[in-house]
Amino acid sequence: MNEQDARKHFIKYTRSSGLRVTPERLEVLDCVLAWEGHFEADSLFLHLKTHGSKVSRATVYNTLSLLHKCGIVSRYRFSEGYSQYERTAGRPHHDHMICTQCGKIIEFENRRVVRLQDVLCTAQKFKPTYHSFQIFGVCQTCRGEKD
Amino acid sequence: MNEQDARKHFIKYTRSSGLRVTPERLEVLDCVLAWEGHFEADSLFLHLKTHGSKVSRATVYNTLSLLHKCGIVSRYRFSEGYSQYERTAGRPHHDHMICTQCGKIIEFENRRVVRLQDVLCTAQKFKPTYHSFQIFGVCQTCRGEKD
DNA sequence: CTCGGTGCAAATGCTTTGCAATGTC
DNA sequence: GACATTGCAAAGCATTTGCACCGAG
Repeated sequence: MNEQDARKHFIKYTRSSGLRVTPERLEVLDCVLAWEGHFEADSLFLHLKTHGSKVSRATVYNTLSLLHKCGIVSRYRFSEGYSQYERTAGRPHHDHMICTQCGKIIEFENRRVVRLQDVLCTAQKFKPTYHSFQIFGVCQTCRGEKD
Repeated sequence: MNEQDARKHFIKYTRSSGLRVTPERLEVLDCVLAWEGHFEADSLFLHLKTHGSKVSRATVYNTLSLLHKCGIVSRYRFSEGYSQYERTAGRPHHDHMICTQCGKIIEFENRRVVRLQDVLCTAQKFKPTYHSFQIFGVCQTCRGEKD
């Protein structure tokens, strides 16, 4: 799903849910689609604010939740206290390694994870919707190793 | 690690960290070790309170954090807003499937998960400390299926 | 026109903290 | 005895909500 598709998908999803497509929601959507990497709700809000947008914090949270529901962003809870988001549209599925020293996030593709998930869920007669696989540890840089 | 070992380990860890072994901390520890399954900090606090303990909420949170640091309890964030804990001592490592309809938690052993983690981390030159693998979906009962 | 959306600020709910009294080491 | 810990209530923090005005459909 590219940026254009994501926009169309969002509009379609919103309308078909009996919700309204407002300029504020589109502002948030565009900001999300342009954002590389992970971000927090408040960073997005501040970015919009410092770029002249009048969108309120409440609307940012509301819209992120909507974007999450329609699959355009993923939501994570790597650390205590706050959520991190990332655009899903136009990117392959993946999971994360989080360095507990510097906070760096390494992404890894999850074909094998999905395969394992399928095996595990079949065994438990559980119908999976999505998963969250996070590996915490120390990255190469923080260990100060050459290789 | 059984219950006795856990107690010893906790006392040793606490002392060697320059912290003090207080009756309140031991009360929380004992309650945790006796608790089957997952629990929230506040449930533990209320349980202690209704059983005559004078331990405060602050101490419960403080001690759970300490128990987490020394590896006696695991801490999860399955849903928004609050943490869930479970005793680690004396139990095999495992991961979780969470039913998004009824909240039921299914545990599954994670030998394969650990193996996969090792392969992935080697590829990224990342030194894993621990992982969190959660599968969200719908359980058999909620799907209303016989098998 | 009708409702859902918006901004604002106040509220929420879990968790942490400040402080004076207490008790461990 | 020194100083970490305790209980209490108040503060913090990310997120949500109530309400009066606004505007999409």
